[in-house]
Amino acid sequence: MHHKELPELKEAKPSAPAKRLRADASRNREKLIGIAAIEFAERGGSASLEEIARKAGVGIGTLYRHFPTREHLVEVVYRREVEALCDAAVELARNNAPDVALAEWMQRFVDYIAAKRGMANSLRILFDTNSEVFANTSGMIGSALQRLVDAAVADGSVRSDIDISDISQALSGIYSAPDTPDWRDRSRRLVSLLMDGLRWGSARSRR
Amino acid sequence: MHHKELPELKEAKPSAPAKRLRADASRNREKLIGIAAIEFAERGGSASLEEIARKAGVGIGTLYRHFPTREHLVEVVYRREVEALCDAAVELARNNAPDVALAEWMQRFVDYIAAKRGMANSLRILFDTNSEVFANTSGMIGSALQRLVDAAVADGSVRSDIDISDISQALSGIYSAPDTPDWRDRSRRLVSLLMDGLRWGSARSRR
DNA sequence: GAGATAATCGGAGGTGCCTCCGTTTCTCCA
DNA sequence: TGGAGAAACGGAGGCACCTCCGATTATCTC
Repeated sequence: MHHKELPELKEAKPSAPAKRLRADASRNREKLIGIAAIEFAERGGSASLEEIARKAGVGIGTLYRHFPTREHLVEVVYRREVEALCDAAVELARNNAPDVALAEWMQRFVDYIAAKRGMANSLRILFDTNSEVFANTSGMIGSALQRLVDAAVADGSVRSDIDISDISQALSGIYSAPDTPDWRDRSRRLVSLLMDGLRWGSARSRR
Repeated sequence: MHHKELPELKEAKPSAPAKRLRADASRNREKLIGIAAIEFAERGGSASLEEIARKAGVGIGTLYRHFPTREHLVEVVYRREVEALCDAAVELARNNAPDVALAEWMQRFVDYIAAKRGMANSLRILFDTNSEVFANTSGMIGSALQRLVDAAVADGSVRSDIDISDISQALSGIYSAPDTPDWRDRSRRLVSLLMDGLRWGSARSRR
């Protein structure tokens, strides 16, 4: 199936909204994104767009005007979730000890990945079409992780001889692991194991 | 979109037909394959299965009974065409000078690839599901090429210091070249250039 | 506040996918 | 040759995709 050309994704500039949406339009748009996030998480890429429109209480035409293709919608949902994940890093850092924040954030990362597994196919098409999106998002995730680790190292609750890229590698291993039923549990255990490793030999640790 | 599990491709063993088809069934099956080959070539992966059934003069139910998914149908068409290509090698070798046979066969290879370009997506899904198909077919193509080259070398119309893998590489370059409008012409020129290179310095060549 | 008007809404409709099952056809055996 | 029964047919029906355009608002101007 030829990839249809996507007609130029807009919405790129966060600060230069090409045009202000009318109040009802922007309300509907948000509603759609919210419902879509839920549906994609539950049903994966086979979520029905008509179902999403129905649950959002708008006509199918409205959905298509806002998001001309399935991939447009996937992209926006994807972006939103990356942002939420990164915002969570700030929030966690503010309210927890650095090592706890790091541990908790990595657990959330697992959940986030879990939600993405269903929509692998749409994400691949999106990637073929517009790989710049991924450069952005993986950058954001990288810096969030960096900040958390730096804080934990500075605080002495995590050993100082580790590198972000090691952690990234471990986390990306989670992403590419096969999709077994116990995938999620296994991933969570792996993250806490990783965290123990990071704490071992830190200034604070008893040994 | 989750890849649906394909329910075990049968038809693998060429010599052990699980069950003889009823006469009408096998007639319809052939008709479907023939029409499908044309439609896939013309419309690529977006060819409509209902259209194929209609043109073949059977109901959509019949198409689905023979080929439970689009990929099943794609696979059979694909296999047929590889076989036709390899049979052509034998035929060409019988009726032409070895170097001419080789040249002509490579040109046909280009045409064959051209036909595949439209259905890239279905082929990828097929590959994910059942990569063994590709091992078979690329093996067949390899040996066809090998025989043609051997004959031409033995005959002295082509230089003897070349390797199949060099030629394969050049041909696979054709496959992965971008899909521009003049793709086909360019590929044909490339093949004839390659052929000149092969002839240069052969025993026969005036050098 | 009322009207103009441009932006937005929403669903009917045409097409394709796929399943299910009553009907038709072939094949085999007596 | 003439059924009986298995095998195959084929299309109706349910759902989803996507487009198109008349009806419906939100917003702006006076």
